[in-house]
Amino acid sequence: MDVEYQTDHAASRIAAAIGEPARARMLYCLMDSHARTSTELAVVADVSPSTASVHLNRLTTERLVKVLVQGKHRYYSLEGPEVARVLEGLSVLAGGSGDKFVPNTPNRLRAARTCYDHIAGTLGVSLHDRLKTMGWLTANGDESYELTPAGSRAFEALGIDVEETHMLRRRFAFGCLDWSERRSHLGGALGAVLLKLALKKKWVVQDLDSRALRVTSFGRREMGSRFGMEV
Amino acid sequence: MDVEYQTDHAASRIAAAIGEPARARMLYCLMDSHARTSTELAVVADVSPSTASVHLNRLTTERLVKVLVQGKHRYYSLEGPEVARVLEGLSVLAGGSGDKFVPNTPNRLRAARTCYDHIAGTLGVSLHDRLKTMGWLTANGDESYELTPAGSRAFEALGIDVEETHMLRRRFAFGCLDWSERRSHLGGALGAVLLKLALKKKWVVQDLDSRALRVTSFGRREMGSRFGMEV
DNA sequence: TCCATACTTTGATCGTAAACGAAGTGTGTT
DNA sequence: AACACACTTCGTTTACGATCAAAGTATGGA
Repeated sequence: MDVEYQTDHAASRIAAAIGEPARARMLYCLMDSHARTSTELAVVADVSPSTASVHLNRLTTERLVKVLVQGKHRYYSLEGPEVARVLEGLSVLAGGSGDKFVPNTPNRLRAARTCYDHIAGTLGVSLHDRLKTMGWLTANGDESYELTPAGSRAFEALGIDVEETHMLRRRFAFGCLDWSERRSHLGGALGAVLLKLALKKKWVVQDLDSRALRVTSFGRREMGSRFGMEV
Repeated sequence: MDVEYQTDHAASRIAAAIGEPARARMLYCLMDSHARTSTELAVVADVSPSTASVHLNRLTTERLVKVLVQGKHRYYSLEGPEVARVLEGLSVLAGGSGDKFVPNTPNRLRAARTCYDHIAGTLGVSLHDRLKTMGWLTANGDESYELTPAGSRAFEALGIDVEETHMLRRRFAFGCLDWSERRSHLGGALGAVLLKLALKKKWVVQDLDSRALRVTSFGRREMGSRFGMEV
């Protein structure tokens, strides 16, 4: 009854669940936080619907994805941000130790992409850094972030309900490690609401069925002036 | 030649390497940063030497462990801190979503243990928090930490060569998420040197062949007065 | 009511990889 | 030299899990 063993075992089960190509394709596809049906994921994973069903069942019991039943559709999405973080971490390991060149990482994905439901890539990292140097965002213990009074005012001015964002049953804000940049971008509820805003204001547009984000020329100007940065 | 696919695939290979019980036992055993020989790991993983050899070969080619050949011994250890972070991340996921009770997590491991080469558990989290509230440690962008001038003086006074620690080819300090506490403890070169100090000064002693740390009564007094906390 | 759609379950097949013992390689010791 | 020890490579067995087609269940619409 060694408990260390239990931990190992449970973790290894999780890893094994991720470590099957078809399931991995599903999981990484869901990193854009878009919920997808079983059949859609079957196409993504390149397996038959029945096989996809088995895989999704396993991912659900391992608590890597959750399912929302709506009529005859089943919408699958990642269980939570922790799952996305582990997937990102694995990408970091897979990305080679830096010396191994991965030159053909598409600039589109490097530049701006979604990580789970927030903005990653160089854009995400720049935003993150600007928010901190402008004193809008501050780190407190345990790597969580808080908005400063100035930051709260600024976000409210952008049309974000900070109070409401705090209410969400989810970590408010934290630094999420970026696999391409190896730096942090803004994660958590605040990161999610910021991406939503950027999409609504058409600062960025989302490629269909891809994690890539495209910064519009309007967005370039707007974000440049609002956050004082070159995009 | 979809590149997104490459990432998925590589990450899934890594996960699969972790997702085999025997290999997971080896990896989690190496989390205490103690290098071990092939035969020792065979015992830990509960497989024959030949099987262990194959597993270790795979872990090496996947760059999860590295090997140091010394005479007729081969010393295996984790490839780096990033690997340890992924393993901790998987533990977080395996730890159940909080609502699922896991009452039999041993207090020994909760209280104080090593995470790779730094202090984790409640002790690690307390230390981390104290260092920050005392203003010795400060967070700058990308979730990295820096020592304040006061912090540098304090660490020097403890007999730590801060300059030298900075020189190490490794991230200086950062918040490492703790699976049992779900809060951060101090990771990186500074975390490693702090653990080394605590061991040298006999503030804590290390159980042989386990990640558990025991706080000595001397250590309780010393750390209490030096960092102003209850241990 | 009946059919179409969305998805799951069942059952059978197949391939991979995990396991071990035995034999092989290399390194220290006498 | 000869032997002991640490570890790997080889060859074989075995077991598990990934796969699909076909049949089954549930929901929505005609």
